[in-house]
Amino acid sequence: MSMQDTASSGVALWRLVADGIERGIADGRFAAGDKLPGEMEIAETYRVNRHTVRRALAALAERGIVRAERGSGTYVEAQKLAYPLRSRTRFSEIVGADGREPHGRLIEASEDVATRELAKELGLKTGAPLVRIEAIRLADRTPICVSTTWLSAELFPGAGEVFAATRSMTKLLEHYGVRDYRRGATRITAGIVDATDAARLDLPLGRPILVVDATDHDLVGKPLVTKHSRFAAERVEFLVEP
Amino acid sequence: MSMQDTASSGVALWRLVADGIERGIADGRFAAGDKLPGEMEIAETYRVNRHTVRRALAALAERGIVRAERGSGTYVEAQKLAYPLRSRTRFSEIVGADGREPHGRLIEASEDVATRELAKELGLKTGAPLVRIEAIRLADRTPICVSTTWLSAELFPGAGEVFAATRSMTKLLEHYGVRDYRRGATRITAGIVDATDAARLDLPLGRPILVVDATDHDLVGKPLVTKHSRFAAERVEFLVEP
DNA sequence: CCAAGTTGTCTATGATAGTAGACAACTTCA
DNA sequence: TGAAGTTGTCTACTATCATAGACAACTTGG
Repeated sequence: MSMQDTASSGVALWRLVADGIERGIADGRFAAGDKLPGEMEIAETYRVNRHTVRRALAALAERGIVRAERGSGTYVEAQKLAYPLRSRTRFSEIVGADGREPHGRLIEASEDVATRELAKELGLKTGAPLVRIEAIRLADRTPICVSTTWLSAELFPGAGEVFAATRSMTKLLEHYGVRDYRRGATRITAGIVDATDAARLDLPLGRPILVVDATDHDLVGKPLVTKHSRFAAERVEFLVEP
Repeated sequence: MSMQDTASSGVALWRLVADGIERGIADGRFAAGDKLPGEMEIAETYRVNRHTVRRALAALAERGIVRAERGSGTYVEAQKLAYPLRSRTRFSEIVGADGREPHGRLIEASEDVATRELAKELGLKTGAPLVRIEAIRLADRTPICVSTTWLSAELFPGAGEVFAATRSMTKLLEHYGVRDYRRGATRITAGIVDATDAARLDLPLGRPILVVDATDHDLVGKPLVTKHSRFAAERVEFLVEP
């Protein structure tokens, strides 16, 4: 590999090495606690200077994914959160099942009006008043995802304040008398984090994110809320059950 | 935005701009055929030099996502493939439903032995003989995903040759008398494409990919094949039905 | 036709990425 | 204890990234 080989992809060489190692950890090629190959060996496999490898490892170390021990080697630290995509999915339950402490925090709540697409998802008319809630969810102290949630301002007046107090979408819906709800059709794609989300997720720029668009319905199929969520890809894996 | 602000994320500034525009297209902020804002305006919104914006647009143009018209503006070209993740999912049907021509191609077939994890997925013993099939799937002439597929070499002798001839996993299984099958538990995550897959998917280095691990079962639940697929995130979106 | 607004091309300059080599500091193991 | 192998630090050089300004070529709408 070399700067010419990248064909000017716009990613630094050390980033490619770091991503390669990280994927090796995600794949299970390197398990938690394992010792990585030496810097020289990594440099040879990626056909890259040792200093470039060091830069890659430094970036991974800063994110807590590996840990370097002088004279000995560099060791793997990390683990992903398993996130089942069932129709009845609650963030707090998933995180709790992983033995971690779930948290939610309101970033911002504001009034908004429905675009044509939002209106269609929520079964409202274009231009209908909405509440827009920007929130972040964490496991222990690690940010997992940021979500933009839209609800009808007529059905859920003051939803922003309620969310700020309860810090939970489930409790917010309970407050309005919704006892149970189900996830509807869900779109999943991947992208690169933007500057705003990078800061909120405590993620370096350029990292991959999983983008999930979903609408929750009550038990008779009436749309309640529609969400646009961005997950730090390196901290989570989705499980789709058949 | 500036080179200092990126905090050395390892991605070039023009890449961040290109990714931002691309995400705007994916989100529907810019629809197919729309005119993008002028280079000067984009430069202002990203707080970046116009030359940097030009570089970003040039990269998008080379990938066929936008088209620049001198004196007039820059216009959007692209569309994503909607990929439903139902338990009975066939690539050719999905692509056909999108009005495009599905293709498959064998990259490589080889003998392999089951690691502990592969053995567990396939209900075999560690070290059992496997056939490993590396294949690529395309819609029209656009590569959509590369998959590594493992099957028991005892249950499916010569599977590599059969796949090379039929170019379809469904037809391969039919050849061995499997009339129907279902997708089992599926893990989805995101990452950055590596050099090998980048070449196969005709993607620039550093682009995001959707990584899908799944095992297909016959109708009584016996594991048939297990797959590790990498999708070009910019060309596909997964739909999970409730 | 003209003015305003667009993309295309050129030159120039400072900051950063990547390569290269040498050596120090430390750990492991025989 | 000593040799081999590891990570840490320093200097130096080249290519690329990003910015900056100026102007050409072209399209659109009045």
